Amino acid sequence: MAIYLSDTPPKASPEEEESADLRRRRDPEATRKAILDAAEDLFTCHGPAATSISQVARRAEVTKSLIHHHFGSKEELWQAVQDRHFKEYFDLQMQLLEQSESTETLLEESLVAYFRFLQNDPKSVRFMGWRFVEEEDSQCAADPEKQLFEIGIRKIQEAQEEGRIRRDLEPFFIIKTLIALPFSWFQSHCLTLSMVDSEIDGPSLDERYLRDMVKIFFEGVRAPRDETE
Amino acid sequence: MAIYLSDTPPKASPEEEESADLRRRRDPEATRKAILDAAEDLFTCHGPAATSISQVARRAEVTKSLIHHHFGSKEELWQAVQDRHFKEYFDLQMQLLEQSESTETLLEESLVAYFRFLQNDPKSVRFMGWRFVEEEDSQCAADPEKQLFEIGIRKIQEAQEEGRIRRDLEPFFIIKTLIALPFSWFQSHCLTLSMVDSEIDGPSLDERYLRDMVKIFFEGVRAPRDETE
DNA sequence: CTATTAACTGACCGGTCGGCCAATAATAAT
DNA sequence: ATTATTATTGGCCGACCGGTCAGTTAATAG
Repeated sequence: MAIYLSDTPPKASPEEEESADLRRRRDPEATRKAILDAAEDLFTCHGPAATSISQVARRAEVTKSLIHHHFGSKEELWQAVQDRHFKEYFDLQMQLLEQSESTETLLEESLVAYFRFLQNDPKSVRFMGWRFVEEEDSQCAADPEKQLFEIGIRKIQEAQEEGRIRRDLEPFFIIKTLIALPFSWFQSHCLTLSMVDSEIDGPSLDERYLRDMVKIFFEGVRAPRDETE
Repeated sequence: MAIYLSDTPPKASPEEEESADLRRRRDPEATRKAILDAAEDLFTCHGPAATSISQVARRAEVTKSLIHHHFGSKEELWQAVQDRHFKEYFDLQMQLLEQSESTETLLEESLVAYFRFLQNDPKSVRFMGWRFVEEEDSQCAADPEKQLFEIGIRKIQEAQEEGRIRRDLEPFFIIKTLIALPFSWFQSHCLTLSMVDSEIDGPSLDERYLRDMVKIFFEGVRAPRDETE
């Protein structure tokens, strides 16, 4: 509805102490954000095909036309939602990767860090899930994604030259497996929970998987002590 | 359209030599199959939400009403498609798992076999993909799926008791990682291809990943030779 | 041959979809 | 103060959605 000053006094109800400033009479920035937030929730939950812009409009408390005004088509809105999400995602990952020291335990720390990240941000798992089921010919990696991989590859190469990581593994594949192990776990998390007898609580299950996953990955990737070469 | 014998002669065009027998004037079995085939294609490609039963009807060359007659609602059709697919999937996996001898190299063979299976059946990857993005509260594992896991767990326990596999790993998690490594690869296959410089051809990329993946997984899971316990 | 059942068709329903448009109101520019 | 701009609204459009229904036709049981 959003009747601005027709019937209601300007700062009528005192319960909206903060919205008085934040939700100014017209605030296109805040409007765009409200739309993106609502769209992100609905898109990640039900998928782009099953989400109508009418639903987004209702959730964001704006008009359907306003969404078209700000974002054009539904396709563009979905793209905008993805862009914002992946920007945050890549920025964070880049930051985590760059601030990590190239210590002996770089890989383990990265593996655990990625696990923790997905654990605390299930939305990212769902986002990637929708990306994977996109039309196959429209799937292409973004530039930040490639940069992320390149940095990771470089770090692994250094570690390989210093003899901390087996040299007979291609860095790209090491990263792929490093990502796959935590991601697959959380992608099938609901299925997993419905499969294991619920004699044990959830969080401890995560921890036990993390422990074994690290063992499998790390001892497989680490250069053997008695390396002949 | 499917005008049976109104205008066209019974076995009019001689080019349909096989459909003369298979597509009898009325063949509910064949009709159901045609609908399921068309639906499976469209559902796996575009997802259940973006697929209309009108499209399915067009592709299967039947009437929309006929689909409702045979399957009820769209939801039930999607369920029928999933049931058929997962039945084939689980039957095959069960067969592969049971016929595998409990040799020294059981795990490696299973890992490679699953990789090859997904490589030759991309549809299964997409099917699981849609399953993962389902509404979270409707995700629950089927009985055959649980059975598959139980058999795998038993085999791994035997191998652990015989000392061929590390005892400090939970069998369930070993299976989870065994599945995750090939699956994640093919799930992000398009993204991967768009990321690597196309200096190298596709198939060899798969082979190189397989090689490194086996190394990482196997040498991490295998019991160390100098096991103290 | 007849009656019953079931496969199958075409027309139609209310509802929702994405998107467009003219009108209006708040803001920014002059 | 006047103008230009743009954020915002409600109404409207044709298309398509999933689903129903009455009727027709083929297979089948008696």
